[in-house]
Amino acid sequence: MSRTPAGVSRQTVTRAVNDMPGINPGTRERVLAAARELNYHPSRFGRGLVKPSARTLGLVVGDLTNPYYADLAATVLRLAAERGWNVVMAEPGSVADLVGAADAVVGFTGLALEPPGAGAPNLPVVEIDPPRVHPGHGRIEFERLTATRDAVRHLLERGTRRPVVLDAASRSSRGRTFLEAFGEAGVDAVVVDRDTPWADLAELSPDALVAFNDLEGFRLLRELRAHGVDVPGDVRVVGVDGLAVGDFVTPRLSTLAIDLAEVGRAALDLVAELSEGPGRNLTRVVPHRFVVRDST
Amino acid sequence: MSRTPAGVSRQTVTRAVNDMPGINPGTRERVLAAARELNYHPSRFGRGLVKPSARTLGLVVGDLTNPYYADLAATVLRLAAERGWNVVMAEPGSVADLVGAADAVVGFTGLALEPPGAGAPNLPVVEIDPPRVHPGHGRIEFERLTATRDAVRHLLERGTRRPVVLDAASRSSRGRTFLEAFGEAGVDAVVVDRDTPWADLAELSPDALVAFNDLEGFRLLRELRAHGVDVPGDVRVVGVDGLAVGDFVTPRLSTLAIDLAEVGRAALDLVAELSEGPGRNLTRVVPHRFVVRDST
DNA sequence: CTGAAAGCGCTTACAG
DNA sequence: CTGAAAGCGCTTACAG
Repeated sequence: MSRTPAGVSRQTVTRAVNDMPGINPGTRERVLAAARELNYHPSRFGRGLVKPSARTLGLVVGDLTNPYYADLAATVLRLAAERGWNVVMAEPGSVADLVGAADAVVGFTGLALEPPGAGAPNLPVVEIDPPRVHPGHGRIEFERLTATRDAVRHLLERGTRRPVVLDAASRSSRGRTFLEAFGEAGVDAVVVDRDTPWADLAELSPDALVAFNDLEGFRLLRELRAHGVDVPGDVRVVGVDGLAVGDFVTPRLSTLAIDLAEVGRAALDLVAELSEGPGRNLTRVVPHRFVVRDST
Repeated sequence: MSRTPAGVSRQTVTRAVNDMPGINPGTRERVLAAARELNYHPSRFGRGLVKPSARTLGLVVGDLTNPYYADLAATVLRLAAERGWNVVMAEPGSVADLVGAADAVVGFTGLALEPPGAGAPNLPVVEIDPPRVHPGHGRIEFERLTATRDAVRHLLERGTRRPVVLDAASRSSRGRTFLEAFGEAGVDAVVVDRDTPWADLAELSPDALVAFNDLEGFRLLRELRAHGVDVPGDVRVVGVDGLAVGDFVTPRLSTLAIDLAEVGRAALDLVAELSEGPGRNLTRVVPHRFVVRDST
């Protein structure tokens, strides 16, 4: 008996809306018209409950305005599509909202994940370059030391004696690694805040600047040009991230690059593994490499 | 009677997994342990069916490697988060997969949307700069002519006489608009393929190049520099899109810019309106503006 | 603190 | 061609 507003049964509505065979064309039209009229849209949840549907991957990255995150997202999107996954995106601040919408989570969840949700059996989570270990989560770790040593050696060979490392106030792993590598080489690097303007940097009379990332490196390049400082003649500049756009600026920015396609691939592999059940080897290591361009 | 593997009822599992009160701590632990053991994760669909949950916006953009799409995505992500929406992303090719995962769709759905799904009462759809009109869909239209005229006037004032427009093989709206504007000014522009290398362009001895977009503009800038051609002295170059990075290249790229934040806002407004029911005014117009930098 | 019942909105057989 | 029944996996009252 139970009738829909169109005066037909639920099954018939299903047939009309899903364009299935075995329905009178007239009936279909009538149902569709009523649906349009009532602004009816079938519920994803009702449908998902009874039809097999694509799994959804939650992707957590910072501001997409930064090509570093955008490039990673592009890779993950592509890999996910290949494997038949949908991708929901969120910034680290909104991870919570995302949990209800995804079957697994990947990305720079960073500090956003504490506390680990009362230990509830949450989704599979793969963290990229995370500040601490969360048991049960997959991890993509960055191996920075080797490439950083390459960069430091390169800088010293070019005559660097007074390097300045620009770092986040909270001291990032990348900053610490540079200090370590300079230290090994017997050079004391000065650390200053990541967004220190050249006007203030100049007082340290540095002959090399390690930017917090490539974007900050571009900023420095621009400021140095504005002040008539020659790069790399007077000051060498190295960035971190390996953005493709670094090839378009002048001078082209030397940088500690990471292969984001490899990061994405490793992350999705771990997701797959975690989806099977608690895995054994939950961490993958991806190395940086030092790319020499024109700014050093 | 119906028992779960943990030996308790479904309700008790719900209480444990959702960290709800009114459950014996021992029971909770036992349930969580079993859940972990069995790699159990609650179904999004079952839950979504009975709990109010965030709506999900489908966002369709091209390769995020292109900052144009990345910047739009960044804006949409932010606006969506403010309004409590989740965002699933897909490239135009994968729109179909996305439809089952979203409550509304926004973006460059372009040609991917034909045929319009057998007229089924699909989700609300808002198309950005779409090649044709789909009845019932919202549209964000770009108004290019005014800014294009500004650009053309500017180029002519700087002495341009032999402009070349680089366009997609399928002739884009942007390309046609430039031809129209040059035509109005009594100048015949030559059209060539968007990725024509400078080696071939040189044979036309152009004194201005209209790149297909900013990224292609960067490419041209680089090629011109490699060939020792002075920009803007010998050849002027204008891009399309208004990417922020255009400010970092040398020379800084003049461009036909669009305010992507405004595009995003208009799109989400239309989604909201369509979600209420069939709206009246389904189109919003966003103008380009010509940004003069150093390459012209 | 724990469980039996009802229902969320769909689709998939199965009758007619 | 159309509809009545069953069930997908959850949560929300309601009993005990």
